[in-house]
Amino acid sequence: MNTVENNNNYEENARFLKALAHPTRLHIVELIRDKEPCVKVMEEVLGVSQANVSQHLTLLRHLNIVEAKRTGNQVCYRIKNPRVLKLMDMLTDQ
Amino acid sequence: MNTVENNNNYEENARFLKALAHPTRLHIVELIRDKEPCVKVMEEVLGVSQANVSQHLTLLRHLNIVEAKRTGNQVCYRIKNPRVLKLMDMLTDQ
DNA sequence: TTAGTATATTAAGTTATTCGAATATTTGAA
DNA sequence: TTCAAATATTCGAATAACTTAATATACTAA
Repeated sequence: MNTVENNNNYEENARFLKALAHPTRLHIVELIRDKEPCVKVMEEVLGVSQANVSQHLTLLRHLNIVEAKRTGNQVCYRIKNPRVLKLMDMLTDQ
Repeated sequence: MNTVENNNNYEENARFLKALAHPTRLHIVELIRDKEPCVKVMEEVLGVSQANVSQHLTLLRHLNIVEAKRTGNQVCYRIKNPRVLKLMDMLTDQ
């Protein structure tokens, strides 16, 4: 492993952590973790605007942390990168 | 657990992740992990300015992630919150 | 088609991060 | 003392992240 590779790892990992370093996005991930909720449901549980939920979801999607699946009218989300589950576990056990 | 408590947890966890969501700070934590390097050494290894290292260290100190110990002229750092080690492990194993 | 529901995108304003430069503080050694 | 080395702090400018509001898109049902 040379310096450049290390550097890239730090940057990639920093991007990953940054994507989750927001209370709403942490909450979203926890919601998605067990079920596969659609945006409308998340909007209600989170208590933030539809646009805001959608923006956070877009960010998580672009980082391959979650993925979307359209079913008719609605779009449901699920975890794509299982690494995020380990992270959530780490945060959970006090 | 009520909504407020949940909210606080998300915010606290988000603050924790945000503190680490920077390539230089991830690198710093990895350096501190094994040894207890002083600022001068970190500055050289990281290849960033002294002021910048110090700024990142201050941030990590304020979040109780690392702690400082002065020895004469120099200040050495070590991990204070062991939780960060779990996080680093999680990032490391591919 | 048209209307309604669900979701996504864009734009604009605000706040937060980041970094470099300059300066201050602390300590040891002469 | 005085100087030099190590570290910390402050300030300002650039950039990034966040939120709200408005609008666009996708789909369903009538």
